[in-house]
Amino acid sequence: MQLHNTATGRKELFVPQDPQRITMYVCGPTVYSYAHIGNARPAVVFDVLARLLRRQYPRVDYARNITDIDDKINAAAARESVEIGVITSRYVAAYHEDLAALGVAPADFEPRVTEHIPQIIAMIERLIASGHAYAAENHVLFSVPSYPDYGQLSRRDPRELLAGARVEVAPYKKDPGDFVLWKPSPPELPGWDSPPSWGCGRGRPGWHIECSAMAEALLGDTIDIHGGGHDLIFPHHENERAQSTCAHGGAVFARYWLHNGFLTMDSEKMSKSIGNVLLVREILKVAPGEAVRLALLTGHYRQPLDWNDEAIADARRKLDRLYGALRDTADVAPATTFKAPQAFIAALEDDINTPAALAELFELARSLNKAETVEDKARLRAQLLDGGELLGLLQQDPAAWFSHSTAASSVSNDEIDTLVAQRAEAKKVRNFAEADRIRDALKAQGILIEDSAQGTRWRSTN
RNA sequence: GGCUCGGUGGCAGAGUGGUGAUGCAGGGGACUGCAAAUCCCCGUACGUCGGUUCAAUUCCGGCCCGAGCCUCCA
Repeated sequence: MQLHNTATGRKELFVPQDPQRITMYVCGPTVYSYAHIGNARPAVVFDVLARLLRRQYPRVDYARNITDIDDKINAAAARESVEIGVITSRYVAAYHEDLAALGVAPADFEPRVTEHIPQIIAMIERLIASGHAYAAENHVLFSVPSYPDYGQLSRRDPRELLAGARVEVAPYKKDPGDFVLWKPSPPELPGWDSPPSWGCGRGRPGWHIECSAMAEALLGDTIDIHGGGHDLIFPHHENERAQSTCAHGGAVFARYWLHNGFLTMDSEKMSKSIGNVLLVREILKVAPGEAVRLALLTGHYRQPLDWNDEAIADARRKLDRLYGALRDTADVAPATTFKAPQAFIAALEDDINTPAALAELFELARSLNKAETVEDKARLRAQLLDGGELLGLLQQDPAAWFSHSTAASSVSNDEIDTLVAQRAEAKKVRNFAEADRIRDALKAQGILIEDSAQGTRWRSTN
């Protein structure tokens, strides 16, 4: 398998540190509100990677964290006058619902910051002891000059960062590039006592140290794959790398860094100031989760992806085609000894090339539509279903896909069946005008009628 | 200003130093009462200017345009 490594800027052969246990860490959400469609992209992309790895290695330990202590969480809790746990548990639940709707399998570990405070404190202690961190004015800061490799991941020169810095440098920083590992919490906000030797009192961890500590706790000093959004390369991942490497005596932190490209809304950056933030749960009201997932896999994960109405409509039509082939051969049981073809696997192994993999799926669908023997159908069905499983698609009953209705439908399935039966009667007596009238009436409700050799069937376009 | 990543046919989107993926849309045909679905066939493409090469959309360089990052951000 080849993976594009941000650290080197090129595709590299993936060689696990221990083939018996693959370790992967992906930065998850800060749970202060509902997930937007941009948040969903890394979850889906790395879900596909996890599925592929699980096929190829006996054990995959995949951790995707939850950041459940943060300024924005505090602010949300203050607005509602509740404990932060009320806020975080609400949005963790919502996150799980959204991911489930998108067919994202649970990660093996979902560590939360508030459950790893001792590990975080211990890591900070080690950084202080080794001269890579220092306490100042109730903060503990990482000393960037103590780590000469700083900036290598994001290809930034620490000295030039200062020129572009758009935030005022706090006076207690020894070096302007130093970043916070621990910061004070006032009494009214959540916090934990820090070791007396720091002289910092009550506080809470900085953002970057959380991921370093949780990755270490669950996956070890050196992990195989670290993933996240492109925007996290700097400063988040650069800082994680600095902390972990220094806390581990120079051991490599992540051997392969993977970053997904950004998602734009109608070619514009998604941001609250523009007001074009689209929540996953809003999209799910008007489109099936599976179509959302396919839309996210339509482009290569490292490319920018533009989200618009046409993108989701396109994904639905693609699924119509794939499920159509499965529906039309539903009488044949898949020959499950057959797995996804090599060309499909090769596409995914080529830096998770989902567009190329999808193209193979469409080739299979065409072959399946043309297949004449039961043997061919059984094999092609199995191959198509297996490829779909790796992408997290095509796992529902085709009939369910075609009868789906995300919006409140004005006609019930029973009513549709009744009308279809009436139309069949009309056709039988060659009353085509009546038959067409019924068909047009259903079409107006978003129900498309299709006559086939096996009888009439219908599907919803809502 | 620095650093990344892009500009492919009507749209989306892979890929490749030389026989032009894939899906949607479009044209023609088969099938159908008519449709739909399905199958067969068919256009239209690689931002721009140079360079390397027998040959470049593919490699190199300049330019133009776009997206992201530069200490909240997937």
